[in-house]
Amino acid sequence: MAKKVTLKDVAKHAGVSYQTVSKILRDQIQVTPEVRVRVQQAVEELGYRPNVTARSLRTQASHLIGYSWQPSRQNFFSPVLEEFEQSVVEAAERRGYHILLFPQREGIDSFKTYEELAYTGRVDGFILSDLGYSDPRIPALQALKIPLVAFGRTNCENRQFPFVDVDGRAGVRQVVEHLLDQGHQRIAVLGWPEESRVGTDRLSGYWDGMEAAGITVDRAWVKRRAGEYDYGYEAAHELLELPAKRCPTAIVTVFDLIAVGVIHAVEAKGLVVGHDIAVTGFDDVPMVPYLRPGLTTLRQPTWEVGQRTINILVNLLEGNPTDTQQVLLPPELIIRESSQGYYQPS
Amino acid sequence: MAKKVTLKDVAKHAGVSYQTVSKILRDQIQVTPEVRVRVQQAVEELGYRPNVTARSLRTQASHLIGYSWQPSRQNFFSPVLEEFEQSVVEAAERRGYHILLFPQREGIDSFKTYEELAYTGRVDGFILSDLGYSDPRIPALQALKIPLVAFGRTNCENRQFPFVDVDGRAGVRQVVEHLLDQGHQRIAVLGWPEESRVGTDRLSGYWDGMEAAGITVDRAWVKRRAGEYDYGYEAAHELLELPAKRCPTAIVTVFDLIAVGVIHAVEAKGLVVGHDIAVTGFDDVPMVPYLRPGLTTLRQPTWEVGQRTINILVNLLEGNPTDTQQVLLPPELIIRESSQGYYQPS
DNA sequence: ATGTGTTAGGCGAACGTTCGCCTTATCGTT
DNA sequence: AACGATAAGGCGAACGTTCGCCTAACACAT
Repeated sequence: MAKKVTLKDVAKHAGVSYQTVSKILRDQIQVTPEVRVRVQQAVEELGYRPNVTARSLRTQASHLIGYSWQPSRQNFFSPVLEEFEQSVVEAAERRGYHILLFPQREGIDSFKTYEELAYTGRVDGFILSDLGYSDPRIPALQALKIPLVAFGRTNCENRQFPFVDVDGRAGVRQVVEHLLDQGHQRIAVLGWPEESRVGTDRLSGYWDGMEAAGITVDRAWVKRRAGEYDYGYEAAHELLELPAKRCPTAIVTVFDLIAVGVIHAVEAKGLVVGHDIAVTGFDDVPMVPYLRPGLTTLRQPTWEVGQRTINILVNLLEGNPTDTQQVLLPPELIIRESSQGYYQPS
Repeated sequence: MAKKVTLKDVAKHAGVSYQTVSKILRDQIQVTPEVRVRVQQAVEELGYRPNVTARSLRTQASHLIGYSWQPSRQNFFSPVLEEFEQSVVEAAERRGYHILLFPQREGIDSFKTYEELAYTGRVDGFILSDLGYSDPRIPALQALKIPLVAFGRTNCENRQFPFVDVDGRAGVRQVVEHLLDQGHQRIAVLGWPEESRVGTDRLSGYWDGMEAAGITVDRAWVKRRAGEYDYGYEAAHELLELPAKRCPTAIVTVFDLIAVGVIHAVEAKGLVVGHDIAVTGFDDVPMVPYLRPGLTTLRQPTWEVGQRTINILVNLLEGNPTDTQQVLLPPELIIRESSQGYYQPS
């Protein structure tokens, strides 16, 4: 590192006290134009940059925001989180904050993680994503009185905390209604097990839609299992082997990759997706636009989630009057060929 | 934020001087067992955590590493960088460092970015990715004597700097040799324009392979254009319209998405990928495993790149004797169906 | 008794800021 | 001529550490 230029150096060079330099640079004081110019020149010449560490120590604010999430397994992708991260970084930067990464590796000594999170003074606040049911990070941070905003909800019933989330339930309901509009009646759904909060949320949108339409749901149409591509592939095979009268004409899934598995299974059976059977996904992952046929899916307003999250947090940090602290955003239904064949109900 | 517990609080509670507490906690001093226990109990009871900001100020080391990259456009994916980031974060954490994000938005006031980078004392060193030709960040950081390690090379001829990179040239050469082994002779290549450093690097592997095999390359086989899916789709159409004698039997691309475009174009022409024509990609992006037919491609050892990058940087920061500071890793050839039809040369 | 070495722990200073109070000079007013 | 108000800028202290040096106490050998 280069020899540091400090306030004192600048002050000496400009012939004033270093505290005065500090104040001039932050516009906290009135000085004669002449002095101001002298100081600015000195700053320029010496290439002075304030030392953020010292500033943080003094002001008790690091202007750093911690971001804690669960890194995906290697070579496995979570594009939603990728975009969320981008958005958060961008929004934070615009408000004068930077993002510090705190991956939350599952299993591995989660105690140590809280140590990390607690690390005094390192960050002013936290953004959490990948919330689990009753996520332990929330009480931990709240005990330390560190402000936080979460991407997603959790089931800490008795705890209030600010969050931004996407309304998966409303989204899936919208999908179901779209399929009903197309004439479908026997609609199946591939969900995730109960342990998955988002999975459960999305699945309930299916029930909402079916119930509202007054359709009695065949138990065989509803599957709840962990997995992605393979799950979709296998489950679709099972569904398609149901007797003709019970065989679904549409398959709703809670994740695009499951839908891809379904599509491949459908095609392996010699059926045409979008014509013989409709398939839908969730997330609009980056590979989807390159899929044929195009996959009807729900796109999360990820960018906006990130922006809102940071806004809430920064308002919290800076003590601004903040509007609502719990935001639920609707996903956007993207209709493509996979749900658009002119299907004729039998 | 909760009321801070400082060394002085602990000291008072344990009945020693606060400096002694500091030394005990860092094992810098010998004390009677009795005192040690008293101090540890006080730490426990009060829930003391060292204030990293103060520590940084004193030791002149933040144990923070800046990571600067070019965020992809929205809803556009760069899975390689995603995995790189993960790897970097993980490796850094293991050595006691954290990662601070410094996105480098193109165009937008790049001057301000350097201000940011220069921000005194905030970070101990930098990791750069997405190097451009003669990347301006490198001289900027070197002028400030801030250690850096890059993912990728650049053409700052006269500058030496540590980097880790993937040998795209050797990779593509390997692909070409693989195709030659399959009996292909008329091999086309879809590259990127000269402005792209990686594109140029990868393209040269094509020339290497063809030259070594003694094949005269038809100028029409080599395309250099910016783009991805659409580029592949259009370029493939052009290639397939060449007269039979000059029409390529294999198309090498410098990126998987280009290859996906090619595949779709080939299929649109009624040809069978892997049988009538071979196609290869680069990167093994996450969607590739779900493609049919499977795409032959080159996988970057992204995880290892991240690990090596951090190791070099941390060694630099801590003044450890470091072995080599310029590392070139070979990508791994993944052979799938798209290049495996039994093609019979005409 | 005196000197010498070792051990346990205290103490002052420094890292580079920001903050609040204080001083001095200038000017206008009564 | 004396007073007060305002403007310009200085000064000491503090944020919570770490670091190097110092001291007191004790043990041991002379």
